[in-house]
Amino acid sequence: MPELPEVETIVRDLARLLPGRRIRRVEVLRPDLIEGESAAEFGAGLEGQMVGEVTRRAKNIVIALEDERLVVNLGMTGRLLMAGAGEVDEKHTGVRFTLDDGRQLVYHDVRRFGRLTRYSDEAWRAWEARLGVEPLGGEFTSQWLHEQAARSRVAIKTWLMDQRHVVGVGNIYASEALFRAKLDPRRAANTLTAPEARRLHDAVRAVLRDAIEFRGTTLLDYRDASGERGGFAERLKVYGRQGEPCPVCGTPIERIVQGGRSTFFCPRCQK
DNA sequence: AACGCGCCCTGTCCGC
DNA sequence: TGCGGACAGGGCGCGT
Repeated sequence: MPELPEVETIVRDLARLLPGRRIRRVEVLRPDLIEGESAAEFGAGLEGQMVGEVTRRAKNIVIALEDERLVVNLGMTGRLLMAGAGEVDEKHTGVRFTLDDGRQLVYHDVRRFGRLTRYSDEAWRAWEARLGVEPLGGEFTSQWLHEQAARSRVAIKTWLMDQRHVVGVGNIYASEALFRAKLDPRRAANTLTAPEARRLHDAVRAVLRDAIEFRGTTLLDYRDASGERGGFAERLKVYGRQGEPCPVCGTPIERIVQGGRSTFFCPRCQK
């Protein structure tokens, strides 16, 4: 569910609420969500620790602790909620953190594709190094995009979603960015010209920034830390809109499958 | 090495 | 009303 804008929205909210708080108690109700250690070790390792900065790397929520990090990946249906914020179906509560002020932070996940992992600083650096560049950061330039895409023959939509290249772009925003850039999602990555790479670069940043401004896209499951839905779904131009007229030219939007995932595009506007 | 595919899991919706 | 199949925002591991 959550791509960069959704994770960024949650992180910004939690960054105002968590730093300085101490974790008093950890209850793991779904041990399969914990990566790399037992639920008991996970809980014991976290209890008593003070929370530092809350940041985002790719689609991960990174919660700094005293000498390590708690990294939360939401998978498809994960939510990280301040308890009391909206009803939560207790059946799918995976982990409950009780803080020293009595408030609770709840990890909730219907499909349980999400993962919670404790990392030492060194382990985190090593893991994080395998991720690609941040699309809203300075390393992501149109020239970089052109050069890197030139090394791959996969479809540009599939290339965009590969987190080893650029992080944070998932199935929704890949379709949306390619529509804004007027590029056919089936084009091989290495066929992009420099002007096309620039259009795609600008489109990726624009769509992510717009989506952050509207607090992300809720199709079904996504909620922010307060349990609220994002506001960007109605502003999607092509995602989920097969058969509807292209907002630019009126041609019906098409749906195809690439790498097992749905892609939506305008067959007339996107070349 | 790069690439495509199946799988992890639960829920919902659609056609028969 | 029930049932099977397709599909859903992610990411990993496998085989080729």
